[in-house]
Amino acid sequence: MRDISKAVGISAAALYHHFPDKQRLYLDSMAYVFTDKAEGITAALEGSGTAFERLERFVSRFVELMGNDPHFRALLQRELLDGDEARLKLLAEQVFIGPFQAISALAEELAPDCDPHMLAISMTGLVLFHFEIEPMSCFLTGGRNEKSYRKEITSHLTDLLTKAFEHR
Amino acid sequence: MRDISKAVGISAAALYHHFPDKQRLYLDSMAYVFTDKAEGITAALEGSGTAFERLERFVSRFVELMGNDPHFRALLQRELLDGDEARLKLLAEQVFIGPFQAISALAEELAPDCDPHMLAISMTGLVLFHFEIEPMSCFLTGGRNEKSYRKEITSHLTDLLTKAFEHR
DNA sequence: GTCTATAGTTTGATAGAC
DNA sequence: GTCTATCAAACTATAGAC
Repeated sequence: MRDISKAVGISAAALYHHFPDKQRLYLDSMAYVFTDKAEGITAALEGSGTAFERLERFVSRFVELMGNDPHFRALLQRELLDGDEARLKLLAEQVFIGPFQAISALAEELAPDCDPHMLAISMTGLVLFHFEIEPMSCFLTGGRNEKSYRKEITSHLTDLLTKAFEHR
Repeated sequence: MRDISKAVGISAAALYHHFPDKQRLYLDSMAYVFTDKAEGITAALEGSGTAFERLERFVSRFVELMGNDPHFRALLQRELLDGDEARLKLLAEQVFIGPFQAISALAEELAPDCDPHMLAISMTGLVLFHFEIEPMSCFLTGGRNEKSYRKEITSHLTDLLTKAFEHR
């Protein structure tokens, strides 16, 4: 609370005029930060083009979102790890239900013989984990750390998923 | 520290006779918990059988490990999120470098045209994320929560990855 | 090796003046 | 609405007796 008060330029006590307690401030801030965050993802999925084109657009835009907004990504990771039911519910309904339904719909198009929810989770995890593991990856891959990392992730995942679906 | 002291049945002060500070206790505990944790994974990858059989065995055993040891999984998630360089290095060298090399080797066998490190991260993330998202999944998929969830994950991922590799 | 007691911080939250 | 001052609790860590 003291850190926040410094960041916004008022005293810690004054924060309690605007929010009843820390929990409420945290929840309201989350809701604010996450608002419209996933809009671009849903748009990428629901636009025109073949299923494979939409898949490629989804991967590309999702990688971009995660790469451009490390706070969003870290906050998501923290909620998945520590979030209580209220916070997870908020996050799901405020941010993820829209894109998740859209991904599931695409998944069903690409692989009708597959559980679409399960496949949607797989597709999401594929993108997210490449960012989650980034701080450790230098100790695993031997220290290489290219400039064009995001584009490599995008093309790798697009290739992998395309290959997984093209013979169905 | 007080919680730990209660759990092991000595006073908080006595802990400082065995460990110089909290950081060291945490680091040593991590090293202890993670020791041999990934042994089964490496064994599954390096055993006999075709590449596809080893892939299936890897997925199955990794899903089992994550499902049977929620503490291991949560600790891994926390380190990826909050771990400083020392802790991430320990985790990488103590736990992950072995299995990661083995997964990379299998990846190269399955898809020689692919960056094996990148593919190894994808394969790992596919398994892990299904567990990471579990506390939120009831708000996304509509509340279903089957008993045989682990087997479904395993067969789904095996199918997905097999399809991705079988036409190369 | 373990204890009690406590130092020195930091935390979330409140009281009351302006 | 914002401030200063402060409380009560919890924290990591240490001192010193046994």
